[in-house]
Amino acid sequence: MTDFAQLFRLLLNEYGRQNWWPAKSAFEIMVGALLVQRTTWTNAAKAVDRLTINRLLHPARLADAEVADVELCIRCAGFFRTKARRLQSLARFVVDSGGTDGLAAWSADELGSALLALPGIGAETAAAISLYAFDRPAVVIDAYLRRLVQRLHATSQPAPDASIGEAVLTYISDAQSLNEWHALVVEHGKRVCLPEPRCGDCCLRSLCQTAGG
DNA sequence: CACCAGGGTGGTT
DNA sequence: AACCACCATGGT
Repeated sequence: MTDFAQLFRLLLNEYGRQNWWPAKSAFEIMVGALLVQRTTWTNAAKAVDRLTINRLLHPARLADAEVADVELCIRCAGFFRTKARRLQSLARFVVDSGGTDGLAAWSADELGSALLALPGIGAETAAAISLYAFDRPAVVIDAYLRRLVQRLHATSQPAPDASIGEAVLTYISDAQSLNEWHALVVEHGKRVCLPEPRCGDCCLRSLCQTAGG
């Protein structure tokens, strides 16, 4: 399996520290993680700004708001009708859990399971929230990481998420490092790994079996 | 105009 | 279990 520690060093050397997640509160990170699904961060950030301006970036106020008001704030983030309802489910969950301070006391397993049970929160979003909002050592497995692993191995079939997660944890296990690791994977992916691979001249070419192609 | 963006869900085979 | 359509706006 890939030496993710070496990958990590190469990416860090190329791009520097990313200092994710840009947010003022744990709740803002949770909201941002849901809004950024299948869209760009700039559009998700605009939606977060609108929620803030309209005093909705707060668990109880978001949970109790009119869904139409939420929809209006987040329209620019796409899938606004479904995301509005999912945001309110998330907000209700936070309120019922004693706020983000209450959630911070939960074990990593309890937190991850509860998040996964919420509508609109799958494995990736649950991991992102666990890692970036609550500093838990979760591996965020997204499209960038899947493609990165696939191209490094030059395999026709993608590796299962579970095996990717285990392999990453073997080399990168603490929350601080996993935080920086995922940010670097995204930054690298946005620049050279999507949609057409340009592995031939990227900073990972020494490890990439598809270099040049 | 086509295609893509830091997914998740429900239905079909 | 592996597909598939769908959700929807904004940028290139």
